[in-house]
Amino acid sequence: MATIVDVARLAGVSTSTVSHVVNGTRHVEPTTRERVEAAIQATGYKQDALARAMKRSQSDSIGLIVSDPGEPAFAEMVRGVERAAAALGLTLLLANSAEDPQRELKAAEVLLARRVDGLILARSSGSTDDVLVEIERQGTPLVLIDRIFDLPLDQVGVKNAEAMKELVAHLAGHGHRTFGLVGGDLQVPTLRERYEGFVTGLRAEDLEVDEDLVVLGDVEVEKAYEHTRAVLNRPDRPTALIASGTILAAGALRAIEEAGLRLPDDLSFATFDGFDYADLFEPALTTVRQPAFDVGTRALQLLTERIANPKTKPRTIRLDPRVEYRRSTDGRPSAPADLPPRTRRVRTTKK
Amino acid sequence: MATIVDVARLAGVSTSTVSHVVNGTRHVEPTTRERVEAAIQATGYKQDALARAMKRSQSDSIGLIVSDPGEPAFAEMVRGVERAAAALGLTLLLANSAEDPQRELKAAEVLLARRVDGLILARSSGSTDDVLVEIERQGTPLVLIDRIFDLPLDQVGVKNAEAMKELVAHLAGHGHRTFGLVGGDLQVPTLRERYEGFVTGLRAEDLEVDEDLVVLGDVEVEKAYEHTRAVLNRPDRPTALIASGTILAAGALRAIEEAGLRLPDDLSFATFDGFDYADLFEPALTTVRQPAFDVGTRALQLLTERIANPKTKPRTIRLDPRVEYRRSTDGRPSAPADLPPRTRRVRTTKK
DNA sequence: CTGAAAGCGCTTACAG
DNA sequence: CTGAAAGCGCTTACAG
Repeated sequence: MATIVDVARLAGVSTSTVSHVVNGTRHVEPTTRERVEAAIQATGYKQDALARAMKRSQSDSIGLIVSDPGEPAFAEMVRGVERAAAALGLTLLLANSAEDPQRELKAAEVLLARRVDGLILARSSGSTDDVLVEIERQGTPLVLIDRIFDLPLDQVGVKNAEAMKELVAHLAGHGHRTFGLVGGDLQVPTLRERYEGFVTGLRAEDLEVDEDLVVLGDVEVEKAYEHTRAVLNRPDRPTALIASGTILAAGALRAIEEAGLRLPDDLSFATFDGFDYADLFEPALTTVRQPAFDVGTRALQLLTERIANPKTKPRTIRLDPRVEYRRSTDGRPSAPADLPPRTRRVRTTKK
Repeated sequence: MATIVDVARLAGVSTSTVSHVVNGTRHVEPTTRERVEAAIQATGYKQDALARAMKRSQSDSIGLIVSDPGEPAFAEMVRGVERAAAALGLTLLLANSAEDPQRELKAAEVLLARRVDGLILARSSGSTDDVLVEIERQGTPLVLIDRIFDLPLDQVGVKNAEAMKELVAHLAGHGHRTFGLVGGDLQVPTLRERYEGFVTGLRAEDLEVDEDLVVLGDVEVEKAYEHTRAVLNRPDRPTALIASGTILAAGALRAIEEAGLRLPDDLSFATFDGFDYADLFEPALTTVRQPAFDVGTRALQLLTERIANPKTKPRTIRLDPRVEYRRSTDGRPSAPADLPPRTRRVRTTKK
């Protein structure tokens, strides 16, 4: 690999001049410049970004830690961050915490050791303050995404409670009075906010939450399936059911099918995040879609602003999710008594 | 930020000793070691990975360029690579070519400039040899994933042709004789291989490809929708239809619904890659699922092997996709004459 | 068992 | 308009 010294020697100039030609950082006589450029061609010289970063104490890279790039919403955030970063000439270092606080801390340390200019973090559910302390200690600019905390930090998320309230109001407008929720782990801020939106949404309709119809706990398909099944087997089962996330919805849908309930005739169903191509499901599922790509791009924007001006006051941005109404919530409430005898055979009718 | 010099001074030792304590690269007297460790604690010293990389000419990082992290299969490959890389203490630099050869080349240059120890690349469809030449010129180890070429390089993909043949044989076993394919862009090796598997699969059944029932071209939902619609409106329309990828399937499914065809009674349908939670579709879709996570981990394995031993002969690994049979291919062929009058209203029956 | 010193490939005041 | 030189924070032969 040719270095700047090789180029300088071949062109008969100093390394300063080569550096300035490469970076365009000061005027160079056209004839000199040409010699340098020829030498660069001849040697196949490429700037070493690492050496440059070290000298400048600026790496032109940013780190991104997500808790699960498997979920479509996170995949979209990653895309958003990558796109915005590439547009600014920033390289993206990606790490995955897999919802494990240990791996999260480790990932942060690795990225900090690489002297990223800034860090974007979707905290894992068990995340302790260790990570934040470590990042703070190094003075590396940080933006939290998706899961928003009551902390003086830059954060980008969505209006979870508001979207859930809207969903509840919509369903109540269809006459529903008995609501179920597959809510997941309330330690996770997004899920807690959705839960709170559920509660306030019901209150706004003069309804109370029936704890027996609310499924909480680990975000796992199996668990969601089992607990939802129990809820649907109750005599006072809900006529409207909402899932707070993709995985929870997957479990709930299995329980619904097994219970022999037709959507939307026997049960109205909606979910947050949902599935790619949710319109291809039968029936099409009403889904709260978050602008995940935008969350990513906005996060990078906040980050670069903070890098440029570390004194700015921390900002928390909440983007608007979009509620996509589809057939799964078209039904009116039906009393459990109306149910056909339990069977795994179900008929549905497409629009 | 404390440096190794600060630590050495505080501990009253040389920087050599600090370095060796930190990296465990030579014996250090316990008492000396303790002093050093105390100094590290006191100063909050963290090794600078960039400076270390520069000195060692090894960055402990690898670059990954994918053509579209939006597609579930690619997202899984990214996860696989990340997991395997983290396990080896390698940092992952991620770039997205967005199927654009220009961005692909640019991304490669950026990653090479950061002196990644190796590169994993899913080439974009219009990818020219420029990228490969550039990477070759820098002598950076490379592994191609997903899209496999006839080149002496390390590559990891799946057995596309074989899986397609199996699918065709399965459908032929159900009595189908008229096959349609939504095949996409044959410039893309994966899609070309699936097309070839389609052709040889039909030949094995003494059937010929009917060009009129094969939809080729850009991988876009709209295009796939329009062209599939035309195919389904033909009097000699296929009784079995296969899509070569997720996006193509999405378009095809819309055309199927619009044509008022019931799956699997009026038409058998299967797709490569397919959708997350494909079992929740109505009817559940027969899907060729590729082991995308494994493609990622194997690619990283090949890469580290080549980094360790650059002389090894290039290897191309083909993993086995799994054909997941579901209800969408349960039907027997029905003559177009059996069709109900065209209508957008369709009835389907769940299992 | 440990240290002095060279050097990885750059950038950038400083000087002319 | 350009160059000589210091220095970013490390690692690692070399020497003792």
